[in-house]
Amino acid sequence: MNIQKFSKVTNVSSYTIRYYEKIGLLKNISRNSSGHRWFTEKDVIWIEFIKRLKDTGMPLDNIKKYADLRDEGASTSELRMKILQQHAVTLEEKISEEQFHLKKLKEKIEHYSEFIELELNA
Amino acid sequence: MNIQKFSKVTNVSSYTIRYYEKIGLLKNISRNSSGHRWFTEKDVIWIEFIKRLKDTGMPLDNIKKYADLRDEGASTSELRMKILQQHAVTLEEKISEEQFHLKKLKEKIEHYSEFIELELNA
DNA sequence: GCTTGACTTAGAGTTGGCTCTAAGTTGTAA
DNA sequence: TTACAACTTAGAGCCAACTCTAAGTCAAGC
Repeated sequence: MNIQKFSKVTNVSSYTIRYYEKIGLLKNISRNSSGHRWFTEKDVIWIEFIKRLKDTGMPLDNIKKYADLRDEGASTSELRMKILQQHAVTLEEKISEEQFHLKKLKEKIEHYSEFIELELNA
Repeated sequence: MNIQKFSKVTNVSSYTIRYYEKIGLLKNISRNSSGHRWFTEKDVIWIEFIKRLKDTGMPLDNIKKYADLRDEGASTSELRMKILQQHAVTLEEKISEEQFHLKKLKEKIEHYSEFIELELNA
């Protein structure tokens, strides 16, 4: 598929797609006879994974390190697994921190609603 | 307390503290006789709340809106409560999205470990 | 009374992650 | 055979959120 279709399918702007290729997150993207990028299903799967890492707070330069290892082949799979394991731990910590924040927010909302009750009855 | 102490207590750099005052997140910070900022326990509580909103993904200009309402007094408390309620909903959605991402990450890690097992037995 | 160090300000610089522009090429359709 | 739309590139611009610099003020200790 061309960049426009790939952009629609992945919900990533064509600017961002080219940018990701430029910084080395997308590698070995094939070209058609006109020199235009030609994306495959594998590219879709890969960019969806990039989005998952990004959406869980991994900075692009760390994702780049993972991408570089992936490009080196199967010999790096144990190392890549370790990176993901570490990231999963970080993410679990982040989630439980957010759950704590949520609890505190709800307590504050409760205080507000009690205060507003009091105001109405004053 | 002076800015240095406040920075240590809140774990926010003095640059950031002055920046937050400049953009209107911190208001009515008092000054000592030398014209230096003098922070109180109330300022600590307030900046901790700013951090909570920020750490749960609220942009600073939204936090500013909340700060402006807070400065207007009790008449805006219902509106502020609604902002927090909306933010809590957004946060709940974010958390469940992250939990989904985490599940997918763990599946991928599982695939890696199966692959590595196979390699060892090859 | 002078040095030192922590503060003050306005405004410039940095970082991460895009987002856009300008100039050029290519394939298709009128 | 030229007009057009969609692509290409390098590099500039933008936005959020800081982070730092330069120049100046002030209180305390020597």
